[in-house]
Amino acid sequence: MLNRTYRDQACSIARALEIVGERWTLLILRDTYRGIHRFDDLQASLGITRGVLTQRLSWLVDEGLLERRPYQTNPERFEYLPTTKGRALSPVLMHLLLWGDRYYPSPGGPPQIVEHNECGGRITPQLTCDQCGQQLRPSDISIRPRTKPARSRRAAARRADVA
Amino acid sequence: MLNRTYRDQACSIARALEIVGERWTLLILRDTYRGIHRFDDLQASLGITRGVLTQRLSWLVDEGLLERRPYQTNPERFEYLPTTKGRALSPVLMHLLLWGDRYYPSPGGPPQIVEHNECGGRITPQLTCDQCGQQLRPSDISIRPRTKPARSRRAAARRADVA
DNA sequence: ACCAGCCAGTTGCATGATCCGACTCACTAC
DNA sequence: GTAGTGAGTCGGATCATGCAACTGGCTGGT
Repeated sequence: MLNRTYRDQACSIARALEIVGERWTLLILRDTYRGIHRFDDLQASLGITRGVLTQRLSWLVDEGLLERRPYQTNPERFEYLPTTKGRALSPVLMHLLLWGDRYYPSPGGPPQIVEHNECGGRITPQLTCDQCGQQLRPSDISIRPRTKPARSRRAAARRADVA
Repeated sequence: MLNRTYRDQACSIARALEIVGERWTLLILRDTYRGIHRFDDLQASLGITRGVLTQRLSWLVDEGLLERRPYQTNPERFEYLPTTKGRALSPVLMHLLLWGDRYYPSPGGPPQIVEHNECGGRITPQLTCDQCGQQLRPSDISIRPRTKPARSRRAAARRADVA
């Protein structure tokens, strides 16, 4: 399963990627968001191998991203539903979708749209500073090791060994 | 390289995942955001195989996410810098980081923080509706095929070519 | 001149993951 | 009893990855 643990990396991104950085995980989640919950439907929709799908599903259930729930007995049949933890990844999907639309546009416009349920408005991902409220571009931001409360940006640049 | 093309999936998420859904891509990008730009530094920081790193870097350069730039001649040596397109993925990283912090917390609190360069404020990625300006939670949002407003599960399963 | 070291790779083999397609098994509907 | 459905399992071939050693320019020290 290539269950790689990015050893030595005390980084939440790395930990998140142990799950998400797997080719099928996000696609499976996407489908469960869209209402595809059953084994054969997922298999057909994704074009994934049955064996790999079995593995991924049970792994995602173990990790608490999906819930495996019987929807009938005799014979027992199951469906897979995203949990809160699983749904918490949807912003990641949104950003990916918007990024894909921007840099790999489909000929006839985006085949899917992301919209606000209530008013039907489109959504654009924004980064906003919690403190000053400014709208930020990616370059206005840095990821820093937390070691010190210091706000010296130079120190952050100088050091990466803690990360 | 596992350069899988999720055939039949006219979906921006799938297209984005052809790049991002690869175990190392996002970690490499993260490091370039943090100021790690050189081959050996990346290799040491990531624990990735040299061969795989070579492959990934040149692929990311081909895809326009990184720029390969000589920083000296004699001997020629190169560094890898994120392009605008590459930086545009940083919100994805932010979300992953926050998701990792929330569901796989480190014992002593998050080892890294995301902050605004200018004022040092923390950043929480948000999804905002372009139309009504409301802050949205994952459940306020849906991803819809653009063609038709509704589809039964069976129809969706039957057809992935629209998706 | 010689050796050590740095940097950015390349090469080769063993291992492990993935794909493909066929098979199972329980049950239902005709 | 024959066909169909849903959720898997199994086996062989292929592909990607990990590991570790090697190359090849160049610098700097002695």
